[in-house]
Amino acid sequence: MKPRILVVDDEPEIIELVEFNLHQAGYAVSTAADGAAALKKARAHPPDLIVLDVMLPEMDGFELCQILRREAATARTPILMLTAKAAEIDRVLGLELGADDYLTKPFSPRELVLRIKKILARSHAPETPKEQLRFGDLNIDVPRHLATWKNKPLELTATEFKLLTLLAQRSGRVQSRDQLLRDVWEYDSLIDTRTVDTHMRRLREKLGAAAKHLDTVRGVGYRFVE
Amino acid sequence: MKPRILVVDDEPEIIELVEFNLHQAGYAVSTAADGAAALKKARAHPPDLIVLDVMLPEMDGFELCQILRREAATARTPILMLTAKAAEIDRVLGLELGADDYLTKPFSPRELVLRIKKILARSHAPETPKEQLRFGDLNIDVPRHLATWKNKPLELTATEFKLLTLLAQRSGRVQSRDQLLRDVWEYDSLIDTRTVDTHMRRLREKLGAAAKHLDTVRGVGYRFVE
DNA sequence: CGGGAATGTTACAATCGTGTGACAAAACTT
DNA sequence: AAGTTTTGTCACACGATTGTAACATTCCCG
Repeated sequence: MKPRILVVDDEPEIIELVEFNLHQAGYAVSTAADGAAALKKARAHPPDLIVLDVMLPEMDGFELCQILRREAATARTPILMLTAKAAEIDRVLGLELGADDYLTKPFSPRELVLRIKKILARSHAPETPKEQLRFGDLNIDVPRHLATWKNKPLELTATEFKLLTLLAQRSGRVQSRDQLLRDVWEYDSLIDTRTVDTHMRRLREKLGAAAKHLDTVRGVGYRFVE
Repeated sequence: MKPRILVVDDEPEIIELVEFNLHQAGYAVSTAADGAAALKKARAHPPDLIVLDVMLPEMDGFELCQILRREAATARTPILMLTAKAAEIDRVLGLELGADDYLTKPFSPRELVLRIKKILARSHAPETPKEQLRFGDLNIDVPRHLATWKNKPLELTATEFKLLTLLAQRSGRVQSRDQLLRDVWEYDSLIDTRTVDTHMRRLREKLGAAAKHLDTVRGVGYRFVE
């Protein structure tokens, strides 16, 4: 059975070029010219992979990517982004968007096929977040909603706990304020990024000595260190 | 899937010779006898590589090369130039034209195939930015936003880190100041190109011995060497 | 060699990013 | 309904970072 690929782009020539080459390579291809159509198709019949142009009318590729990631049916569908600017790469591949690979336009159709093969080949290891996190004297029990320092419970509010958990689960990796806002406070919140700072401050205050785990990376965001 | 190669030359004997040898080597070949025909074919169905004679009737190879480089569909397609004069080499490979390699006539078909193989291998090298870059004692961890030299962390600012990462990811290839400004400083910032120099200096200072990886290419830009 | 252009260095002012404390709105609790 | 806790915003302070300009040096070409 052929793997099914959904191609989302608003330029007919690109669609045609990609469709032709993917067919040639043995994939079943469906297409969409804008975000809304893509969402509809993806929901109705989730494909095995999505090729997504960043530049789309109305809803852009970034937005669409985030929505797809949030929906159960497509949360794990590999996404290959087409982007014009190299500068966007960080965003595209980061946790914020979670695309699996990217190509900068203009790209060679051959290259595209190779990338797709590679993505489909590697089995997506389902990474389940841990329920119990230990870092020395700091312990976080996610289902119990309880964090302790030297076996003494820390009185954290809901937001603080979520923030700490998220950082700890992604231990080592820097999380931008935007990323944190999206993941801790739901995505559509119109909250100021400085709010994150305030919460980090409160968190640090309550953690006391354990605050050494919380690192500020100037110009980028925050990071949990072990 | 065979890589497709477009051969542009006005001499039928050469065309025939090249076509035969490339077929033999497992490539799909299409041909064009002049610039206009080549452009048409390249636009309609961009090949994976173009072999281009400098001497052509009407539109010469230089001109054609520039046009191909400007058009989205072919801007990244590798170009191998055939030239009669060794003196032209600088122009051919320079930034002005941006060909990927050249051969002086007369050339051996064997040599041609070897060059093509090499170019295609290079262009299909995974361009995906790695999350972890190692060059001897220098280590760059992108998601952690941490660069180390002999396992000791380097205290880089956000911009310095990005600059270093970008150069390292494009290791070996010269990056012009404009390019760096675009990619590190995001889009068309109104920043002076000399600013890049200053940042390179700061970066070198902080890198210490590791600064040997940062090469200045006079008149062009900077390059990361391994 | 010498002149000019490109790059390296240095210093400085402007800006930016973050921590901090205060405050009011919102959400719970009683 | 009053009180308490939680949460988001703001303004200020201060140091780190950054862009630029001015000067020094190096490189390339004849």
